[in-house]
Amino acid sequence: MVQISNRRSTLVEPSRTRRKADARRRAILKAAASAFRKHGIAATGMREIAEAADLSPANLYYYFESKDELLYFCQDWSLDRMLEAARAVRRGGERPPEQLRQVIRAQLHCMLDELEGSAAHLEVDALSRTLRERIVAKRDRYESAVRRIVEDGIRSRDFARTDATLVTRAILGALNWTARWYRPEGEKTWAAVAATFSDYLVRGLIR
Amino acid sequence: MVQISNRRSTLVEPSRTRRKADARRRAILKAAASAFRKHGIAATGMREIAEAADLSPANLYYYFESKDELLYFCQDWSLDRMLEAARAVRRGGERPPEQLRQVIRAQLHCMLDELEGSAAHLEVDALSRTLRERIVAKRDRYESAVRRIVEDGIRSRDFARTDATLVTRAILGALNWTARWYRPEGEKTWAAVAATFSDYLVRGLIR
Amino acid sequence: MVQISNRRSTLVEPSRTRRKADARRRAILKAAASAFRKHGIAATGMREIAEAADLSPANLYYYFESKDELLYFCQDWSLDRMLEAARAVRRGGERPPEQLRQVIRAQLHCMLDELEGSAAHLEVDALSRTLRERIVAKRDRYESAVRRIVEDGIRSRDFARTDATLVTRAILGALNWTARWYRPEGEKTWAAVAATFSDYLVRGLIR
Amino acid sequence: MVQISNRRSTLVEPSRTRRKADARRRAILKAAASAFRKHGIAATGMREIAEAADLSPANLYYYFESKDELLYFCQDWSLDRMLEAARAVRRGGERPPEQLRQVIRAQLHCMLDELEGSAAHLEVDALSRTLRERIVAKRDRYESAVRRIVEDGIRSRDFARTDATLVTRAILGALNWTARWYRPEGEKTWAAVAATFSDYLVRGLIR
DNA sequence: TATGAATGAGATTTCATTCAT
DNA sequence: TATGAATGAAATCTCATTCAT
Repeated sequence: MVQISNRRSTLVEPSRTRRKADARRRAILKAAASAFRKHGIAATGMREIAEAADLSPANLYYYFESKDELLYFCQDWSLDRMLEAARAVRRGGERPPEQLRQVIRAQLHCMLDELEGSAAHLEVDALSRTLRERIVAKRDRYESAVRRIVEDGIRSRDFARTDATLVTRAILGALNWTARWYRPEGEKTWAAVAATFSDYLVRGLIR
Repeated sequence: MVQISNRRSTLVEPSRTRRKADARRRAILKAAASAFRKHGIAATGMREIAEAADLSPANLYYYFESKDELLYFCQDWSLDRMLEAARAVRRGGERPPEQLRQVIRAQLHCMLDELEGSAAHLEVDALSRTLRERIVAKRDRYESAVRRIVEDGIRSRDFARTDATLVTRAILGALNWTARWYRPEGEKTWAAVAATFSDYLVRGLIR
Repeated sequence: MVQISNRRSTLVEPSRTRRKADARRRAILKAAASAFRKHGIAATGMREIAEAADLSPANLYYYFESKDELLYFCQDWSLDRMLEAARAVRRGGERPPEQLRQVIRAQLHCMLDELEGSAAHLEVDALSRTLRERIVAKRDRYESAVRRIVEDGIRSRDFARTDATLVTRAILGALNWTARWYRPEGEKTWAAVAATFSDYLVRGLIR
Repeated sequence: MVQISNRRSTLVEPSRTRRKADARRRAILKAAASAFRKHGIAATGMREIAEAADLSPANLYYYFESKDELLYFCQDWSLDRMLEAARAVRRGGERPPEQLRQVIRAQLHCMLDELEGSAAHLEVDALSRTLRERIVAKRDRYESAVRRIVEDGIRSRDFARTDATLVTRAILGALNWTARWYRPEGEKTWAAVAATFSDYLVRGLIR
């Protein structure tokens, strides 16, 4: 990962203050996520984010150099979590169907539980060119990771022959779209969604 | 349903001029759709839309009273098409699996072919409260139509027992998400996408 | 000269509207110049410039894409005039002392009379990197033009031997600095300044 | 002359701590000067000054009550030095041409050597009304001191008859402008500049 | 139908400055 | 003396929209 700014990068080893500030940044993120859910990420202003995080707008800039950096941090962080989950699943060594089930569950856990339904990691459009490219690259890595499970399954004859790329996108679409309708305070728990989704989306591949 | 404006509403019966203007409106829509695809709907300004449609910004306001109305028209129009397709499918009287296949194909046709990949009909956030509610209501009607096919299938024992609501949302998520990655000039035709998707998404339901 | 923006560049041949807008731009410039004189260029906000030009701040952006472009246009324009004057002088074919006298007069005419004492063309600091480089390059061309007269004079033995670079800078310093103290409504006319300056600054070089 | 603040003025007689703090203030000044040289004084923020002086922004306020006071201190200090030099020269009792040569050299020494090329003492615009007036008054005293030498020279027939006010401003313009182009790390020493300038600028007056 | 010019409201961001420690 | 965190005010700029023609 490349450095974004001199002042505040995840690369330099964390001093006492850095750690404190980073914890604060994470907290701001959560607040931001809930603001995003209300009007969509593009329509959410820095004022609203600041308010959600209980800061003055100016103070928000103490923690993030720009709206761009805030959004980037948001999306980067959740993609990291998802990638890590995908890697863990693959290391687990289960058969492809089970792996796929686990990845689906993991992504929904991250999206619906940890970030409480924020779609932040999907709204690539709101980012500036440079940062967008970086996020898109990471997102592609994640897509590849999922696609590889599908391909493995086809090769191992657990899954029927099909266009792995398209099916992977169908799966990710179903998952990503949850951010649009899922409400943490609603009646379905994230676990219920995960159960039904992993079931349904894997079934469609089984021979 | 209430009229939006005196001068210009899709609800008053069409005079000659109306029809002509409406054709123009449709054309502007297509142009707008391609602009939306570039930066996402929320980040696309009236100026860009005007430019894409080869009009001056001021002139755009001759055809649409506001950005809101334009967006509304856009989303309303494609939802209408999709609803109509769903009704036609149901009238066809096929068994649920085939009905579902047809609906999936129809929606992708509408989204990827007719509107050339514009996601306009999904971005409810960009609309003002009143119009949003109307679109959401229509969208819900469409979701219900699809869900009813799933429920029919479960009842008729073509489909396995499952949470019809969640599965319907998985399906619609997969379909809607295509707007995010599909490029008309890319290598996959919309028909190829439709074939793989309808196959995969129906398979997951079959007993 | 390279294009700054698509919308509004001096490169495209002038249509009717272009010409009108460009006249307006020139007028705004004059207004801006008088605003600059009050607090210095860096401390003059777009609001103040707009007010001086009797426009709303937003409307100012119809004519100039940014403060940067306005400043650039300002400085570029007066440098162009000065360069042209310098070229004309050299074409005149007089002896170096007379050439120098004429260039001094011309620059003061441009600065004190045409722009009414605005120092805009000197405040390179306020520009963004790219535009600054362009202006600095042009300014250097002007400095070279003046220096060449000094060098010619030394070679032709009209002027005493000396460090031509430093003397040129002394001359330009004296001239540029006038923007700091000259007031059009004051008692000295620009012509009086020009007479004394060209006399004094040329005398110092004569053998 | 009025006090600026109770806590911290250059006018109260120096206690031990005062002296120490003043040394520190002088050191900060030097650092600030080098920061000013980069973007011009108006574009240099307190953060940059603090950084240049290796202090935290907050700590900078321990030494200077405000940006205004810092700027004032800066300009006041160098004007004091220049005024003192001018007085010393006059006390020297040399003939006007030599006096003028010495004053020119002294000002360049102060500007280019002691303050390393900072233009701080010229940027009157950046000051608040009250402080500006004070500095302007002092600057006028300096201008008068120089002008008196010119006038003396005219009276003593060392210099040709001319508009002493304008010539003085030409001289000061040439000198002040050096701050704009002189780089301490460049190839010309301040002494070389002083030699050529004093030579050239005095020659122009000699009968 | 068409458009150049204009604008109010609001968005992001900066900056001098302060406060608690 | 020193500083991390905080802030109000203002600056630049954008944008949907309107008006006169």
